[in-house]
Amino acid sequence: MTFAHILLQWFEENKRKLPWRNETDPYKIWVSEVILQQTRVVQGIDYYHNFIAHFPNVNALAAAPESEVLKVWQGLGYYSRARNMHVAAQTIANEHLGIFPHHYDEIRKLKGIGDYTAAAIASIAFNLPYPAIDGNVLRFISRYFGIFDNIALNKTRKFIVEKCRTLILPDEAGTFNQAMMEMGATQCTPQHPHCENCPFQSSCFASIHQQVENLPFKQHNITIKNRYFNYLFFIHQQKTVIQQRTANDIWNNLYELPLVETPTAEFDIHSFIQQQNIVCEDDPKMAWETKHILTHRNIFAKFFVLPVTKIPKLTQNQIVIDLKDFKKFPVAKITERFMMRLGELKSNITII
DNA sequence: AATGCGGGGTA
DNA sequence: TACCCAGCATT
Repeated sequence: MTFAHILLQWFEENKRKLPWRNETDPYKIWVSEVILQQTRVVQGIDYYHNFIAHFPNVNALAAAPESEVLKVWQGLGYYSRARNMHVAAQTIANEHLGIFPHHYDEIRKLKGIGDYTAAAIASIAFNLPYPAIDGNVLRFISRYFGIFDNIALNKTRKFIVEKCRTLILPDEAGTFNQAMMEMGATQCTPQHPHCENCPFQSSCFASIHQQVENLPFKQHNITIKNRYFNYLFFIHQQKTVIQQRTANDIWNNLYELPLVETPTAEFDIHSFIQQQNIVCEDDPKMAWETKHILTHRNIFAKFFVLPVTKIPKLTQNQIVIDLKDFKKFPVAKITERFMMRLGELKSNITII
């Protein structure tokens, strides 16, 4: 039995049933792959169905306004994925006659498609023999061959790509790649892998040499930075003001309340409204204080309710909207949570 | 080669 | 808490 045959037999017996399995439409395979970038399968499934329902094909996606795409993506995170997919859809519509490109090099050129996603689409949709190396495969292969190099390095990743090129079953590249990822995702897991019933137990370096806990090797050096966001919820006759984020920063192109970012938690709302000549009918109140935890950021946010005599526009990019229209705009999770709380706040804060 | 980019599940 | 998820773009 070759490596590939052991793998495929295990896969046949153990594969999960997923919405995009047995899918042949490259568009849908593309959507599933992008959704699953740095995202767990269980987290992505609902978004996959929803996305396909809204944008059933590449031309529908290309024709949609960006805000609509972001709205469907709302809550999933890494929003550049949605923006890049939108751009790529327009590239396919305009330069490929709306037909998803059939060659690896053409697929790889599309915005938001890197080495992994290009190989995944090429192999799964078109059965082209490109090994798809994601985090699951890096872990599985580094353990199987006993590769102690830092898997964060491009050099190591390329080495593992070449290893997999020798293992891949060219005629069943799509199935092979999915099986490799499934092996890493469900059998060769990060913590407490199930070596006791693994078909590679007797041939795996890490299993034989008791090195499973030490592989893959990676150095963890992410620095978590604190940021302090003070959001202003102006309210006057069921109207408020929002703005679109356009800086090269977190939540790019999503909407939010007017924001005052401060270097520390220190923020005096009273002196701020005085400086800005904002006239309130009643004292501004802090309605919600929360800590929003991300992989590389801790965002300490405060939301202030400002019952004003007139809705102010502090900057050009801000727009005045009816409260009931707030939910039409794509927003980050933290703003979504604040909107959810508005209903609860209404019973406590008389001015809303 | 290193950093920024979300949000959530798991131990 | 720390880790990490069917990664990619930018610098």
